[in-house]
Amino acid sequence: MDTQPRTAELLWGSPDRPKRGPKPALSLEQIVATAISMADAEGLAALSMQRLAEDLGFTKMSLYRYTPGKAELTALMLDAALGPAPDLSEIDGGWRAALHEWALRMWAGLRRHPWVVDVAVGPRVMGPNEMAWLETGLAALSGTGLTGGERLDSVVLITGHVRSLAQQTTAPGAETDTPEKALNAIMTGILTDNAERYPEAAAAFASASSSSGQDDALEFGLARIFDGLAALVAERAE
Amino acid sequence: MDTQPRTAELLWGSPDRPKRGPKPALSLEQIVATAISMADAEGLAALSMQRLAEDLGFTKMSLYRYTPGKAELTALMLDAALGPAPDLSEIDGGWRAALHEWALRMWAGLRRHPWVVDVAVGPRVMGPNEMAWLETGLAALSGTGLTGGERLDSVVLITGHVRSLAQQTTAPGAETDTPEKALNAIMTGILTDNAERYPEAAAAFASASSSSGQDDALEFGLARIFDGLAALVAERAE
DNA sequence: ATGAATTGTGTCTGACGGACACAGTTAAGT
DNA sequence: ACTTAACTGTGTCCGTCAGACACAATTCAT
Repeated sequence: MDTQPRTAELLWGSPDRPKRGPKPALSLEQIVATAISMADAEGLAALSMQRLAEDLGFTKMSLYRYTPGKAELTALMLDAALGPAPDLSEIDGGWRAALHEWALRMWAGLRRHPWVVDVAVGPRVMGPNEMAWLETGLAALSGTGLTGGERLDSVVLITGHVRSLAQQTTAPGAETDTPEKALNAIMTGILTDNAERYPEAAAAFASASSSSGQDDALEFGLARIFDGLAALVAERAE
Repeated sequence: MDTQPRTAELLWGSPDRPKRGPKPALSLEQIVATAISMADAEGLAALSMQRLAEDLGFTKMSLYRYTPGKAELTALMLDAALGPAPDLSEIDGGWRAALHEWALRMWAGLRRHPWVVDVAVGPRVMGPNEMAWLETGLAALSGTGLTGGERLDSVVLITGHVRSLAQQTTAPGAETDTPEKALNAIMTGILTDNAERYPEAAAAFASASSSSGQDDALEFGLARIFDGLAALVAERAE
């Protein structure tokens, strides 16, 4: 497809308006903002160029005057939805507290824009905001004795946990009338039918359904990751 | 959509063949196997009912005699591609070695079927194989003093890391002629242009591009997670 | 032998991303 | 002032997608 150079230009290039020709009635920022709110409201699958154009009061093909294609548009949506990276300079408690706050902010953002997880996938051109998030995460680890590669791997590990959890808990299915209620009923039915084959899973499900749930999983994973990182930092400090 | 009951029936139900009518020329297993190899070869996006049917030498609509829709087919593909869970009973070294092997096996499977990560998303009906993988992972932690919820969160944490890394490294883009070569050139160009805004990121990229890469990230994350889990296990053992 | 159930097929629909030509608008160059 | 080139928005068209539906052919139970 070779969509990467155009995406990089849109994300990082300067918006030099041409001089001749009629003034554009739309703006790329406006299109991206409308697309984001539409994806937030109805999911990424419901976002089509046709419906987006109708929402803006224009025809579908007019959008292609602003973006070369849908792929580039979603790349812009991603970076805009991420928003500016948080400022962690005021956080006391060293790298651990800073990265904890960083992870929670990212989690909040992914809850606000669930489709981001589906878009921020695979090798891609990072935008200014995504790069700033990465920068902030890496900077939080600058005081430790970790190498550059280790710091990068650490940030990847944390984002992977946050994003993976967001992907599992906020994926489509929230629009159906009985989203996880019916699913839970089906799964417990299956597990009781096959309790002898999956004793551990049945027990874990039974004990987990009584306790709270997903926020616990987020904090649990972060605590384990930070504990493991702390051990490595302590080892490097010797 | 209400696709969950049908999916559960296909995944867990017994294949009772009706008695009257012509014998089916195809089988669901055959369709699923062909779909898997096609998704392996050309990616999930290239898998359409039309092309799948052509590969099988039948018309598109004939497939709908075997599966109610594409969603149910992908659910079957997922469980079939996961394959049987590994046997960890022979692994020496306690829960840590067992879970390490478990994670590596999962990693290998995701490398073989990269599209699995895109399918195994969100709340869904788990199939027998997926359930067996979960069961095996939970069983590896049975010796520790962790609660059921903690064991579940631990397995979720590990799978999240493995899957997240697989999603980032094996996503589409492998089909283009200059997959990550061009991307890397673009990103380094951007980073050198904005080195003052992202000093940590620029340094980390520079030092990371010289070292090996993704397999390191996998082992790095696993080591940190296991270290963190070991601390919790030790705490519970007191 | 007859009728019901089941399979594979052909045709059709609505939605999708996107190519392309065209008319209208604006500013630069003469 | 006038021409001309560049740019914007629109309408039309294409190929592909998942799926609905009716129909003919096949097979078994009665």
